[in-house]
Amino acid sequence: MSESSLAELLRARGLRLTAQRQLILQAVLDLGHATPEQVHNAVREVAAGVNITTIYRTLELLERLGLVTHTHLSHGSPTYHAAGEDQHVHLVCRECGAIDEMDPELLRPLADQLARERGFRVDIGHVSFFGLCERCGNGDQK
Amino acid sequence: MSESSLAELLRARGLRLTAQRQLILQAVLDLGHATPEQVHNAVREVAAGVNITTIYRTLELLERLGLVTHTHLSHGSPTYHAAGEDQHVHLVCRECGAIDEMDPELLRPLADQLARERGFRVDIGHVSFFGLCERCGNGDQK
DNA sequence: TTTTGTGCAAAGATTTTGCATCCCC
DNA sequence: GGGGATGCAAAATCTTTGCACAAAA
Repeated sequence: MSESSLAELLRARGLRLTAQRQLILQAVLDLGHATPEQVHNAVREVAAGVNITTIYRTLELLERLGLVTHTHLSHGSPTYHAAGEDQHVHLVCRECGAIDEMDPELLRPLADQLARERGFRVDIGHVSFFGLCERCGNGDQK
Repeated sequence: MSESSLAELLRARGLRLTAQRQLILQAVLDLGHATPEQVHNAVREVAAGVNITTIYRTLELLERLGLVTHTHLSHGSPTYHAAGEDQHVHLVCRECGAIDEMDPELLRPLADQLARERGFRVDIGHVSFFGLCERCGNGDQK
């Protein structure tokens, strides 16, 4: 689905399909969620010459095309992941950094309420919760 | 409450109360939520010589002391805000960058569910939702 | 006086930009 | 062939670190 839709989305805007763009999209799909640097490393295993600049520019493009989205997980760098069906909410452990996921539909009631009462339309595929995972949360009940 | 508790928390650890630390905490309390740079600007209005390095070091210290926490709002810089009573969830508009707030208690049912079913304890005072605010969301219903 | 804290400058890390060249269409 | 895309290098941010001096206790 994604490779062909990339070509179509690009063509529809007069943009070009390049090897780099295909590789970068594929890397994001494969990695699940990854920082620009992780994408770069993955892409370089296949095509050594690809520059980090191209990673940044292409991730931004793919996001504009709606193929990927990014989230900020606690620390510095943003992480990118495929947009679409497999959306998920990240559960990030403050202690150990583990990243779990949950179904965004659990947010639907709240999202609907916010849309109704405040006019704010939450992007429920772009949410992270911080806290303590099961392992790290034991002991210091609070 | 906070000024005196700062002194106590510092003394309890053998650390020192300085003018900079008081000013930086006060700035965070006043600003609501602010990036290190915004804190720096606020502090400099009172004490011109304070260095940005001290802002970073002190914000980290205040966070360890439990007086402030930080959140990552879409773009780059983290924003710091006072920990404790006045917790709030940020509603960040992807378009215009406006930051609104909502009561974290609205998250309570979901947080309880996650704790029960997955053992993940969400820090509900440390949540940001991204999306479109009322003004920016009009027109492109999707 | 002693030890922690701060300012300054420089180093790091990450991300962006300008420009010449490359190559998709 | 033409205009968008890439690589390279340099710039721009943002954050951290080392060290000498200042200041709290």
